[in-house]
Amino acid sequence: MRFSRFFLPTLKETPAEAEVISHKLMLRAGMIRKLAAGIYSYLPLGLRVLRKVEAIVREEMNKAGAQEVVLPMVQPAELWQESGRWEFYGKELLRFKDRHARDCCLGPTHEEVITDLVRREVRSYRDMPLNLYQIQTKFRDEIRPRFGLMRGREFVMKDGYSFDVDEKASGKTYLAMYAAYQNVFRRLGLQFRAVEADTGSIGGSFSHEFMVLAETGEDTIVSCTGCDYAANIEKAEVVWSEKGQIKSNTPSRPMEKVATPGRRTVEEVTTFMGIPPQQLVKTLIFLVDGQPVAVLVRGDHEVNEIKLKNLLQAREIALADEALIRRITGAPVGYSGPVGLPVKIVADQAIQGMYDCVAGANEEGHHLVHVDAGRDIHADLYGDIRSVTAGDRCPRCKQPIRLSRGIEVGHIFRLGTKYSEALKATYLDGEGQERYMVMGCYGIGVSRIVAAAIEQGHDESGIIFPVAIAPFDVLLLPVNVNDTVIREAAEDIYHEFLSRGVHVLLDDRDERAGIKFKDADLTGIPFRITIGTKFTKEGLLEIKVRGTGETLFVTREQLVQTLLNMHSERIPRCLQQG
RNA sequence: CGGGACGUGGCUCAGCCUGGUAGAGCACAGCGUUCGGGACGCUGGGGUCGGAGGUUCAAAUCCUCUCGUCCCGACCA
Repeated sequence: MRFSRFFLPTLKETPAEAEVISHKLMLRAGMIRKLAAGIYSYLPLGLRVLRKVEAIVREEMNKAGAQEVVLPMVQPAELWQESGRWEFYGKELLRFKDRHARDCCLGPTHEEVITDLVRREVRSYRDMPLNLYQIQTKFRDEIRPRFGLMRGREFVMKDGYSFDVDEKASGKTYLAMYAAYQNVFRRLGLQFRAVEADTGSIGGSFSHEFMVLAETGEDTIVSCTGCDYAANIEKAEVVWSEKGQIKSNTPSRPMEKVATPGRRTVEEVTTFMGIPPQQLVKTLIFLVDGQPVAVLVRGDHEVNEIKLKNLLQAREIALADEALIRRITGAPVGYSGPVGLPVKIVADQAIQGMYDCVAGANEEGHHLVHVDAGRDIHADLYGDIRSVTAGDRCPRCKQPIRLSRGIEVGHIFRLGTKYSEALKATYLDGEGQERYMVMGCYGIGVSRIVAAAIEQGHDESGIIFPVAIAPFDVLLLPVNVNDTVIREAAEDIYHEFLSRGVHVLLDDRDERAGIKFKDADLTGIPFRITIGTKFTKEGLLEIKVRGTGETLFVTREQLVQTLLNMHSERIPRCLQQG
């Protein structure tokens, strides 16, 4: 490709709308442009990267025995009503009516459609295992799209679905997909980690997320320093033991109400009373499927809403608003306490055995002291409802854990028979028995990977693409196209690369060298070959590696061999074929 | 949806508080010089100041409504 003819509008300045690095750089490097909130056009450079990611995903899926299909993006409401998700999925599902006033939606995911397809075609255990996938634009009407491609409303996703005869076979498929995902992310050249995850609205019994490690990630990952346990914080289990609890063998003193005027937060109250936060019972009022519930955690802990939701098997939970809190507790926010509350009380396991602690008195400006959990707190339910903190231990091996940030780029689920039961997807087994198919589903955020790769690979000057997904392998940079020697050498090299199948971008623009160098750095092409005075005077070409900054000078004759020797996945393969 | 910020040539922003003939830099077009890290000079084109309504002799500026965008929270590949 010739730069002079390439639609690559780079920007010197960052548009005001971009906040995170990948978004800024994708706009500046002319990869994407925004049409509306969370909706972007891919320009040629961005599309080339997207296509390379897709190609790797496709190859690995095919290798793992999955077959590619393309399912409709517009879907009838009936299917979603059948699965129950027409109600459940919420406003993220973009709904509309066609000209006949039939309810439709844009596909945010395709469990319904694929299950419908398979239930019509597959009747026998002989037709399984069956594993189908597609790479397609999805639409989810996110409440708050953000960070450019990181959380768009429209995004490219690989979604795959497997159908097996039983749990055992499904587990095998799951493992095969797990391995395929490892291969995908390894080949993409990303630093990543597979973690145990919550299953969210997709449902099912078991799942792993694939996280690209990056500070800007929206997810927190808990990983063990001793073993290979890793989980999303939404899911990570808390190891609880009686040890380390504040306990005493002496009987409690009676509860007592003390004035704590104006002290509402944990910090304010504990500082005021001169106690550690572990000695406070934090009481939060939640609205669980419309019912108020008091949720207790220790002062130094945070409620994990996902765990709470799962424990209560609730559809929807949210913190209560000020008015409701006042109605239930009789006090403003900051003075809620478990003693005498007329609602269901759910407590974290760490609350058990808390002794001589402090809690809100359900009265403005007052707290209770000498509260003994066993005597004074009558929880309806104890469970693991808090998030792991940095001080916790690994639930597997009890070694210290570590918290880090990640971007979720893949998610695999074991669905069991959730959808096959809802949609009556059955087959006949060897004994002629009708059985439900056992499903799995497997997603990869293709467009998000592009953003994640940039989050992980960039410097002050611009993008540093992994070789595997770079839009071009090589950038040829003739410093001055008005110099005949330089221009002809560039054309010569350009044509050799083209004939060898190397993806090469020739910056044949009649621009100053500085502009070309800046664009070269910005667009992140792994290898830059500069043809300048060093060539006209000494016959030397400069190879610069974008990622490492390493530069070396070679003759025209040495060029191909040198690139061949340089460590990269793609370049050698192309060059060798030539 | 709750909280915050912001909409002024293609981009980055000033002007608004204190109403009085729309500005700068970059980008773009032409000419000249320059030519290995976002050059310089001269000339030129381009904005009904997001939109609607109001106040006023007069609105980018003040008021009301509205649309859009971004950030923080609930959602998720």
